[in-house]
Amino acid sequence: MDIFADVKARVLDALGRLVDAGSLPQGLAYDAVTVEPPRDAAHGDMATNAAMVLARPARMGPRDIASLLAAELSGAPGIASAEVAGPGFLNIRLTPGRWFDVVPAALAAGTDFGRSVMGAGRKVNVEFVSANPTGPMHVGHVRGAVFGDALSGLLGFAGHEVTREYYINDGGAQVDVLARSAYERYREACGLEPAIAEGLYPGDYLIPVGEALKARYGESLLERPEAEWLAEVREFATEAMMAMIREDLALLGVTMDVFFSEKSLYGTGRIEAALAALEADGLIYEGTLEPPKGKLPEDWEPRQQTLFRSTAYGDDTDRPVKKSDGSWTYFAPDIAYHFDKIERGFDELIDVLGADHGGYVKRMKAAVAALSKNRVPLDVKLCQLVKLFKGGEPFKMSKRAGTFVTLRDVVEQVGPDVTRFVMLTRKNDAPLDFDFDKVLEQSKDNPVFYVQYAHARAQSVLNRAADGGVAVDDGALAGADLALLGAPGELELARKAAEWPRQVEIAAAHHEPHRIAFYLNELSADFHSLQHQGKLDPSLRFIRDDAPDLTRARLALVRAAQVVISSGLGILGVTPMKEMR
RNA sequence: GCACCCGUAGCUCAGCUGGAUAGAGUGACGGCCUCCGAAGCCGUAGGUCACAGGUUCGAAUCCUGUCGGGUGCGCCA
Repeated sequence: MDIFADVKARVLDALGRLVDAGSLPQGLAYDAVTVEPPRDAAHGDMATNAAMVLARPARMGPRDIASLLAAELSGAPGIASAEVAGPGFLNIRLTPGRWFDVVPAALAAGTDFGRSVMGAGRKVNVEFVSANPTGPMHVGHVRGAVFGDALSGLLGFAGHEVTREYYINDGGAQVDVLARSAYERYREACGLEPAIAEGLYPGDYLIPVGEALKARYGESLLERPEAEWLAEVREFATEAMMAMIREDLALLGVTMDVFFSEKSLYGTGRIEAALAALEADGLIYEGTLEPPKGKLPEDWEPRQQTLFRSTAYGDDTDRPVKKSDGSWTYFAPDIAYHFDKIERGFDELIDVLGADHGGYVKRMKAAVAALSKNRVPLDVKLCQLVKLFKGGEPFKMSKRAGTFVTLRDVVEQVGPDVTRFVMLTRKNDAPLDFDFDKVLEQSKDNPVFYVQYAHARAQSVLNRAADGGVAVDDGALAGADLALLGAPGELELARKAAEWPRQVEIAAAHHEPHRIAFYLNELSADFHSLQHQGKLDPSLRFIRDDAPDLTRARLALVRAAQVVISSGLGILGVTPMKEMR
């Protein structure tokens, strides 16, 4: 139940009747009509801009349309009054108690409250993390992992069919480096001195891989040339790395639906097929790129290459798909990978990448547009850097100094819930400060704590009531007489809770899970405020021993707020706490 | 040189596909606990929304330009 959607439907109905009656012209588009909470509560419960956005196409004065609409709307159920204001706003007041309808709705739906059908079952693929399988996940990967997972949860909640997907970069040169690095550890396990040359991965995490190689192959690989062991060791090490990455993701509470191997695209004709699809549209050609203007690379020399005409779809320059030695560039398998996603029938693709991949966005969008004939939109979400702090001081990472921070370090220190919530307290394209001390602080300026505390406090109230003999299960509270509610703070809390379904849709439409976190913070503030009013004025307490019906009504509101918090935290993948002690 | 992101209160940041008097936290100042969790609440102060034009009934939001910060820019993924 979404009160805003409900009122908007009545507004649209009324507009339809005005058209039927000939008061408004036929054929008006209502797309831009919105029903929103006004910034200033004095303006009523809701406001619609209908008259203003229709004025021009209808060739009428906005205030004239607003008057017509007001008259048409004033009889509608649930609407107490509709007044023309300002340049042509229609301020709508709801019948008393309408906001409290959110309470039974939330109690009945539980944590499903706010679920939307806006996605209409559209299939969305969210690709995120996709860290190279060459080592454990580090802190830089955490934000993308949390963002992608929360966005997936959000879209699922909003009615999409979501696939969480990880692209394994196991086809490039870096997995050869991994194999050589693991081989040295294998030699070490065989009692030889490892030669970890410059450019190899020196991390300790490969030591167990070396030992596992020895357990599997004995010393049989020692005397053989690289060409004979490389492929096998590469596969072995890559699998070991992916097992480690899966564990890291599990620590964060992230579970992928699909792991897609880049390697599976090579030698199987799939890259060729994707490029053939582009070629059929005349988008592949042999040519020479212009050097970038202004800053000429030192070693620039003109070079004939196979190019993708991405400029046909908005890119700044065409992009090479083959290196000069004839092998594929990294872009080629990526084209094939996205082609595969399109062929799997997704209606929408989302790539979550680090901000340093910004230069890559246009060409990938061009490729997806071309390959899908503009059917499938690709949204690329770039996650900015996370700056680490400890006690207010910048925390420098250095592999040599041993202060290299892994995902595991973070999660083990502050826990998955805190990690996740904090990562979502900023818009994805804004940098984020992460202070190991601050995020564990139990105070108001720590949003994780603040929201969790509201949930726990609500539980505390319910527990106390139950101890006093009040039935506080959702079924019992659903029967409460909500007409008894109406104190200002109660109204405010109900109003905020009633916004939940709308917030879900806005956040999902924008692909911005941080909006959920911000909303939960606001809802929590309203709850804390209301609870405090009981301290100033005992008659406003939730539990009133002298008024059982009123108590039940207030507890129902408390529970409804708690349900919304729980629902929102669920989307973000954060566990709601029942007590903070 | 070009592209993308960003520029909002002292600081860190929200701001609804353009809406009414631009919000929150923090810091500063001042209040509130014999009382459902003070790990909280309330109030005061604090803004040329980087700057200049444009679009329109209306712009922090859209367009153009300028300045400032970040990220990238053909055989690394």
